[in-house]
Amino acid sequence: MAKLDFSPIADTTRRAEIVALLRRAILTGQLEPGQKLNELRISEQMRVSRAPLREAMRELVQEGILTSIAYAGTFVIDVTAKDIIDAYSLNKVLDEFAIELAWPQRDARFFDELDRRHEAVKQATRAKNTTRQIETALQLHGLIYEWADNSVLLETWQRLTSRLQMYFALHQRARNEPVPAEDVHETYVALLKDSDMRAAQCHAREHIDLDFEELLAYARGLEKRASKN
Amino acid sequence: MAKLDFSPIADTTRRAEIVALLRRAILTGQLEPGQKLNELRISEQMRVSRAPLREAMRELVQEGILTSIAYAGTFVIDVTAKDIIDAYSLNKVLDEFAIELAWPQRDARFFDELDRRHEAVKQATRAKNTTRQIETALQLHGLIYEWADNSVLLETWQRLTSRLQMYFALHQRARNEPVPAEDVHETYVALLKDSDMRAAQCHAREHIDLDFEELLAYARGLEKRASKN
DNA sequence: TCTTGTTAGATTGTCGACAATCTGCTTGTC
DNA sequence: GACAAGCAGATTGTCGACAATCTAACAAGA
Repeated sequence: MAKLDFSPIADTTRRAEIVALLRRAILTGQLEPGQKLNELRISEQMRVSRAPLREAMRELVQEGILTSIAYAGTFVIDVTAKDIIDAYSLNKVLDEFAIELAWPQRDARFFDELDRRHEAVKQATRAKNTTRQIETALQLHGLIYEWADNSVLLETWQRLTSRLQMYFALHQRARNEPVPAEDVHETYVALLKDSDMRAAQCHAREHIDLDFEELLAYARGLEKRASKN
Repeated sequence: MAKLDFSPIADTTRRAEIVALLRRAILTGQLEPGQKLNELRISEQMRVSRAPLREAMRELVQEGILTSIAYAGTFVIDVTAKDIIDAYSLNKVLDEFAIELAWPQRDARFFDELDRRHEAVKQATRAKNTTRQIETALQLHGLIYEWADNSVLLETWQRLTSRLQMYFALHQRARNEPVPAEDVHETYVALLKDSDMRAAQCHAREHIDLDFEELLAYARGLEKRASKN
């Protein structure tokens, strides 16, 4: 028997496609925080009935990027400065743990994939495609989680990533400036290739690139605007 | 204005009740791992239509205790030794982080609640109600997460707890022995009341009570049985 | 005997319609 | 004018029926 491993077939249900569409719309900021999702309107736009749409929305509620109130509606989650801080502080802890687990698992395939994803970020940066830049940067970071060989940890990180992607997208949208041209992931990639695990963990803990400081400033801005209302 | 804080009203939709029912059935082991959930049968038993049932199942899939394959069905997740180990190792990391965050927040209300929940565990133990014992023990542990004031962390822990509760329930069912009579949480509670945070974290990291060792032995048993098939 | 095509039954996915609930406006009363 | 009651209109929650898909049993052919 030939040793050829096929990837699983796409589960082509309307529901799955709706989930993907909605998630993308939320994570890129096309659907803004707090915005209400009108079931009838969306189902008509997508040319599907409300049943699969509602099931899709239920999934995204559990995924943490939608929130639902009975008989009132389903809304994109609100983003507060505290949410961003909370997500980031947890992310740091998880990163440290993931590095610890992934460290002995690093192999040739790991380094290849590391370079590949790093390259993807650089390409998106050159193309000034901010959405793609955020996406690829998070995929780069996700590598240590994929190599950590802990399914619960990976799942947890993927949930967290949804939010982080949303936060960054909002941040980018808000300041609508050209994206930083230089590459901020060099150190991270280099440390993961090196032999000093502690150093890699410290880098993750203290200076997760993806300029967190700016994101926080944006978050604080949100707070102020909210307190005025 | 009187300073009286009301608890939120129950969101009485069939969906929410179905979620609660199913979750309970899964977490107590009434629905066994790998078992398929027949929509028509369940909807008839519960006297509801398939729509809210399906939405409920979609939520539980995202919650991680059900898994779904398109056009094939929805199943209770399988439990492997690795799953248990993964969940536990992550739990340790999160516990340490939660203690760190909750530590400065401890106040009179915290200690009261700590004693209250500890008492609930002891009561369930005396009553030899194993299901309730597991439930209360996890609630006791959840206190530090509730006091950590980090919504993402709390959410993450609640997801993890679902699984842990299921694992313990299965474990208890498998060995169907009377439950340990003596109280294993004394040290944990005492350390949380003390002033040495590091000690509390070490206790959490090294010896989370809820006899992990036994659970692991059970998990390994599962592995062996699985490999025979 | 093994493989491949066919078919019937069961189960999941989707649809359109109806019921329950909320919201905002109007109306009437003081 | 202020306030409560009641009435549309819109929106969410639920239902029963139909369509798409899978599974397993069976038949046909090599």
